[in-house]
This record gives sequence, structure tokens and C-alpha cells, in this order.
Amino acid sequence: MDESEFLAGYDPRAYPAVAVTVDVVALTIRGGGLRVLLIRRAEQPHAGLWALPGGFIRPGEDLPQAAARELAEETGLSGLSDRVHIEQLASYGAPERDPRMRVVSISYLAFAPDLPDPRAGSDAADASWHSVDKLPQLAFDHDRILAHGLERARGKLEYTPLATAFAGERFTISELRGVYETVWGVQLHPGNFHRKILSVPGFVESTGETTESGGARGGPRAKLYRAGDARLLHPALLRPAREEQIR
Amino acid sequence: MDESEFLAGYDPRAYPAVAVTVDVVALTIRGGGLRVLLIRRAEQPHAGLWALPGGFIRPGEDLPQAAARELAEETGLSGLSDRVHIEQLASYGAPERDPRMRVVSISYLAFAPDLPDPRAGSDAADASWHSVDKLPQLAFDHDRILAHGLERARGKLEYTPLATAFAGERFTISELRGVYETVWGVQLHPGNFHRKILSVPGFVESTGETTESGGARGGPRAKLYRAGDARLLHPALLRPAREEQIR
DNA sequence: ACAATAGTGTCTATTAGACAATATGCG
DNA sequence: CGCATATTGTCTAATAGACACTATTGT
Repeated sequence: MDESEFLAGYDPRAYPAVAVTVDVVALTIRGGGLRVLLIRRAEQPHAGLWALPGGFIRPGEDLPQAAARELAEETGLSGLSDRVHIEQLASYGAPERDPRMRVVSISYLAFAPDLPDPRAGSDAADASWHSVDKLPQLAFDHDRILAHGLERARGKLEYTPLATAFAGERFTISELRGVYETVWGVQLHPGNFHRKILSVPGFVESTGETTESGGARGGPRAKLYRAGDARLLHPALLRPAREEQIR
Repeated sequence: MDESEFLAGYDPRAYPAVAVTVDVVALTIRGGGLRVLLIRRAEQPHAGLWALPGGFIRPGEDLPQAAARELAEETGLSGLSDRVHIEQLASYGAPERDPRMRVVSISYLAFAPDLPDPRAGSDAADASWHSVDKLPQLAFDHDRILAHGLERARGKLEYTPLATAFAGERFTISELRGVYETVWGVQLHPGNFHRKILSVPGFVESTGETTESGGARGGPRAKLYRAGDARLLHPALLRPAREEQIR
């Protein structure tokens, strides 16, 4: 057991130092595509490569708190706490994932609508949103972490109301469909999607309002909705099954 | 960023030491019920309380490897690697979760059929399987970790062939139904379950054999199956929806 | 007027689940 | 024999998805 073993003679300071970091996969939808926040490393190792924002946990700081802080530091936003959904993703601790010392990274997944252009923090040469379809080479094992985050996000759209976290405070059914289409990378049937969304209890609730004008290329004004109180979608919105996912 | 910040003047050895442990939620089905492996702490703090098996990661050791090692040490089994399904659960790092120092724990979830009675390791006063329905008080935040593990296991039965990891090499449809009923704590309709399982591509495959004899209380010999090659169940086996889960 | 879009109606195939029926083997 | 269980059949309600239709608005 951890602490009994500890008391039985282990002194963790006698071990090679273990560093604990948090890395954040921050996703938003911009320019019609799904984008991830990357920062360009200013220092060795992997200087010049792009990487996920992250850093050491600080004394007295809880893990989600550290993730939120790192994200706020990199985006230059302080008051984003209430609009950003953040959840733990997974941990990575392969012995050689950092060439200098043992680093265990706890990754977090963040979603938000319309996050602003990031301001590079003091420890980064650059910071920007990157389309997940054309990614640069990433430092460390951050490609694996990012892939895991994307997979998680895509899956969670199916059975949770997470998509509303990518939309604004009020949104139309079409905008919500756009979120699904962007994250999943598929086209969805507008009519069936519309009916389906409204049939899931607690997913969205009507505001009684409509958009100020019709769509850019015509069409009637759409009703506006806000996120409902459901935490799970029942029934779920399933992606069209792809054979290669099953086996 | 983590390492640039590091190089910019951070020395992790200058930080208060952070210890990284793995804790394992090991589940099996015994005596008709779902059971979890607990060890009784021999040392302070929380001496005498039950806790999840776990311990420090060792230099050069990957995280899943550490989890498998801890599980093997506590169960007294060395050759269980190929029959045990093990996967990462989540990480816990609240600053005060261990009263002595900063400890970040990475939890793992393990499932296996018929795991033997555990042998208490050198650092434990006792080790045994406990029904998840009547749990003792647990050390640290292990009640939260265990609750999370149970929730994950129950959910994964829905859309993965995980249930076969609780059954033996060959099993009947009724035995598989027993796994679902035990983990979910519900009664399932035998006929519908039977047809449903066989309709999911790749979930089970026939061995062409049957049981040697009928059931203990009569009935025909059942056909024997083995796990198929599906990694995801499509369509999924959904639990009867409970209203309180949705909101 | 014309095109694009919001929202609704309808039809079909699939699935979950209730219930029934048949066959087999234990006591 | 009588009962429990394995397996299959049938029927109904709900759902996914294809397709069509109407109404509204921008150009």
C-alpha cells in the first residue's frame, strides 16, 4: 500500500524526483472548423515545436484548478471560468516521455465557444488555434494526448449535452447541428436532427425568442434555445456506425 | 509550458516533493455478487482502515505496469497478466488527500473472473474481497475512487464486450447474463437478452460445444461461447434508463 | 421571382421489450 | 412426472433515417 509502504522505510525524496504537470487539450470551433490551442515551445527540449499548454502543479493547488490556471494563462483570459467546460482526460507517465526526468502528466479536456486569440505566455514563443485536420508535429507524446482528447470529445457528444458548451448562451438548432457536424466531421440531416434534438428531454429549452433575421442566404428566422438541465441524453444521438470502430 | 517553465528556472527538486502512486480498483464476481479487493492498512495514517491496493510508482516503470505489479503483489498471483483486463480510471490530486505530503494517485480499474483469495502483502495487515453493497469505511478518498470505478464498469458493459472479461474462457449466454445482472444489480429478461447478445456482431462466437450437463435445477444443456473480436458493441446494450441518471 | 433554410409530416426498417411456445434435462 | 431453464417465435411500441412538404426570409 502506498502510505504504509512509505512509512515502512520509503522516503520519496530518496527516489528520483517525479514532476507532475497538467496539459490541457482546449477545443473550440472557429472558422467553421474544430481547433485546438497549441503553444510553440521557447526552450529545449523540443524548442520550436508546438505543444499543448500545460505546466507544473503548484503547492496547495488542486488538479482541475491547475488546468484552469494554465488555460487562463495561455489564453490571456481570466474570467473564462463559467463558460468553459473542463474535465479530466487521462494521465501519461511513460518513463521516457520527457528526456530529462520522470514527468507524469495529467491531461484535461476543455471546451468553449468563441475563445479569443491566445496571448503567448511568458514561457512560450507563440500560441494559436490550430485546425485539428492539419496539425504540426507536436512535442513529447502530445499527439497521443490530443488524439485521445478528440476521441473523447466526439464520443461525449453522443450521450451528453456537451455540444451546448461549444455554442453560445442562446443558439439555434442549426447552430447546434453545426457543432455536431464540425466535431464529428460528417453531414447530418437537418430535418431529422431538428426533431431528434427536441425529442430528447432536457437537452435544450426554448427561450421563446427567434433570431433577429433569417440566415445569410435566406430562410425564416430560427427559434432560439438555451441548454437544458439534462446531464445525459436519453436516447443518445449516435454517430453513424463505422465498421472499423467496432472491430 | 511545462518544460520551458522548467528550464526557465524551475527546479522540481526545489518544490515540495510530490509522490505519485497508483491505486487499483480490482473487481471480480464471487458468491453471486460484485466484489472489490481491499487491503487493511497496517500503518498510520488510517491504520486499521480498509483501502484500495496501490503504491508508489518505481523508477523506469510505466503506469499500467505499476498497476499490474501492485495488483499481482496484493493478490499473490504473478501469472494473471493475460486474463485480467486493466485500464486507467482517473487521477486524484487534491492537496490534502494525504495528510503528510502531496500525493497524486492514478487509479486503475481491473476486471477478472474468479480471482483467488488474496494474500496480504508485506505492507498490509489483511486483504480480502468485499461486496460492493456493504463496504467498510475506506482510507483517504478511496470511497470516491471506488465509486468512480463502479460507475465506469457499469457504463462500459453497455457499449464494450467487457462483460466477457468477468466470465471464463468459455461461457454460456446465461452466465454472461449473470454478469450483467450482478454488475448492474438488475434482473434481465432471459429470452430477450439471449437474442440480443447473438445479434451484436462480434460480441460472442460459438465454440460448437455445450455444457456437460444441464443447469443445477434442470434445463437443457446450454451452448458454449467465447469472446468475439468486437471492441465496441453495436448496437449497445443499454441499461433500463433511470430518470435520476439523466438530470 | 428564386434560392436557401426552418420546421413539420410521413413512411420504412430496425430495435427493445413484453409475452408465449417448445424442447431438454434434473430431481 | 413436474419444474426450471435454453432457445426461438411473435407482437407492439419506440426510434433512426430517408424523403417530402410548407412557410419564411434574403437576394
